[in-house]
Amino acid sequence: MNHRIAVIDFETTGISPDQGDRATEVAIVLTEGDRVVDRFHSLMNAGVRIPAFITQLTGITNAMVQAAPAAAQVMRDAARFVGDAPMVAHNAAFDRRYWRAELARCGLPAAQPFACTVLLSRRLYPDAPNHKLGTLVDWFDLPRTGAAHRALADAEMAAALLGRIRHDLMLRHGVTSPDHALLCALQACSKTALPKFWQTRATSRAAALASG
DNA sequence: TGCCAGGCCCTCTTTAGGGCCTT
Repeated sequence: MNHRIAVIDFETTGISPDQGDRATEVAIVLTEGDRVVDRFHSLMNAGVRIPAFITQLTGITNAMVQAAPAAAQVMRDAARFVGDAPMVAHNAAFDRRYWRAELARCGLPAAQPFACTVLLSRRLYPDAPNHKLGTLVDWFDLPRTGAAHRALADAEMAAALLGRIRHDLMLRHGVTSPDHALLCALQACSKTALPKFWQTRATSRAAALASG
């Protein structure tokens, strides 16, 4: 049985929700094993202006978000879409902060554990030129599914990178179970980056493998 | 207009500092 994992990416007005920055777009790619089984994507109107350099970076304009659904509605839908699936993001510390901040504005909990493909790739691919998402996608010749710095394209690329990590862990460990390979990958994270949820799953899965 | 953060990792470290990564 494969775990469902929600790979998320936010586009935002800046880098710090504590300083008033808000999300402008969210995309979530739901994976099961090697397959993408569902997608969620929406621009969102948080009622704030987008700095010019952000528009230059992402292509997301004030007019685009003004025509989008209210941020609260989008986040309620996103939370319903994710459910209790564990989440993965490229530089998860960033997306986790926005996930928690935007859901908190709606009065909703954000209990999902997060794992980080930056931390994983730093451990697994020390020879990579750097660990930016676009660099790793090019380095591994993974497909670019759209414009970089748009939420859906970045979430799809992060999901593809996660698939590559899973693949490499399977080869390195000689284990045919995708679950086990993924758990090994997550264990490659530092202890502080490895949520309790995964430690529990890893322990039970390892015990099941050991018992044959 | 220009500025802002946080978590992780590495090392010339641990009583710290700097780089990376995200927008």
